[in-house]
Amino acid sequence: MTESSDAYPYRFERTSSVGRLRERFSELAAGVESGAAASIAGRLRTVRTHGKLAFADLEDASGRIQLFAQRDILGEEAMEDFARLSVGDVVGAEGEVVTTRRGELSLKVARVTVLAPCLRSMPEKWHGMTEIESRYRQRYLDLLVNPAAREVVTGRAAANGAARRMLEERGFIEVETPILHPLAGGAVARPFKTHHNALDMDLFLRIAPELYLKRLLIGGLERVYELNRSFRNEGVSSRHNPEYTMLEAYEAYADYQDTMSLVEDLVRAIAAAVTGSLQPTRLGETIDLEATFRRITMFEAVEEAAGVDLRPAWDARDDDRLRASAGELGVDLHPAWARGKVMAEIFESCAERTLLQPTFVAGFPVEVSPLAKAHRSIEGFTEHADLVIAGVEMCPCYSELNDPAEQRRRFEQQAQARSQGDEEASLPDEDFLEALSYGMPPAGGFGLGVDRLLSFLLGASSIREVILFPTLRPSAPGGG
RNA sequence: GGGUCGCUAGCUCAAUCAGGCAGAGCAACGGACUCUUAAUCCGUAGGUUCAGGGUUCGAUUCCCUGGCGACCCA
Repeated sequence: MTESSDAYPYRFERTSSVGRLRERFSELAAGVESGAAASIAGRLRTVRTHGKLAFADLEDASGRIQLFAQRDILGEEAMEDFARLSVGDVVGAEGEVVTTRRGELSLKVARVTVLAPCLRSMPEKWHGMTEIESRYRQRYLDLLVNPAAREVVTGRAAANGAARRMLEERGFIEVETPILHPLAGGAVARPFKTHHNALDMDLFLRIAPELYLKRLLIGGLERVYELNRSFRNEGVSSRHNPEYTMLEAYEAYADYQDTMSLVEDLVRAIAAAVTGSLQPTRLGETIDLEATFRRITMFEAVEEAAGVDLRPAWDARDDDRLRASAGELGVDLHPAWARGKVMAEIFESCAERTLLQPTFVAGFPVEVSPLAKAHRSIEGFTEHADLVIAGVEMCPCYSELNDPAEQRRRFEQQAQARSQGDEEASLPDEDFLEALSYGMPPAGGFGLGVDRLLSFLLGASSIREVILFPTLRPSAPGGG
């Protein structure tokens, strides 16, 4: 056996976790030797040598407990070994559960084994690690020293669990669809491009799983969802990360009204699971997730926020007036944009951020929703509503477009927008059109931005706070 | 893409305004200590002040360029 294998043992037999010890011995009076043997393992967070005594705090996933070493018991050599332990070392400790004279529950150690030494200094013990950049680059240290970082992990797990439970209860089944797409569709966004060598073909990282999930509806699966990672090759901001988690679900024989109701229930279930509160305070206002979510139109939202009624200009098809209004509101427009795109842009830049209470904003123009069904009664609009909470777009809900001829026209419209310089516009997907032509049941669908919802629920200032390893540039040239 | 701010020891921060020996606490290392728990006490060591250039007798400090990040705006 080499020395290095001694320094890094293969396993350690634990008889208990710290949490279980604390539970079991919570009633132990001060200065008691319980007679109970235990063996625990974890990371040393502090070491206090005290001559012929020494103390250390060992932390595992369930909590922290003091180790207590006495030279009389350990002998001189083992005592020296104990005193040489470093803060940060991962150790296994065997001994007797006792309380100190001060009443601190401790493990009086008979033997301590270093399982993995900590070769560097741990972050400072009470200021912790505050620099945001370091926290993202060395998330493992952030997790060790900042309890809030761990809440993000448990919060996300709780959110995923709650979402899965509710959807399973309602008959949805979880599926997995390709991440490598020959054509990036299902959303309006720029994709990442990659290349398959053996097939010698370009592929794109998905911008949304939508078109594959719809193929499953065609295939007879009536309720499907995918808790998916999608990728968008766009700028980063407090609301955008290049890879992000979306929960996309489709329900056959339903429309977007049904979907909105489902999303409402889902948001409540997730909030309850993550923080337990349905009335968090954000941006100085109590956000009420319990009350029925408001449902308004884009026109109403803009009128409320900016005091401008765009309906007359819209109804008169007076694009000059619409654009003039945009100009007055300080909205920058691309000259090639269609009137629907102009309209959506005005909403996004003027009204969206003012909607703090949960609100479904309906009335998306047909030009910006190429995958949603035309509105059943209002021309030029689609059955597409966005859930906005705390001023952030959380979840689009659609009545899904299932008419292949109409879908082809929408793709053509997109192609035209693209040729006029809109790089985000989607490309026609012939394979998807063929699938649609076999008949897709009417369906409602949604795509919940899980990271954004978590940011909101946890009160995070940035989406990067809830993504464990957010995308960052390498810290040094040639590094990373 | 634009604006503002930040980057100093492993970590948390001073020193920068108004140029004059780069410092403290914690961590590390050596020592003392039989009930500590932010242990305490004595001592030691620790620096490419993000990088490069400029101004200056002298630059962490002023100027320029670049890197990385944060916030706001688009």
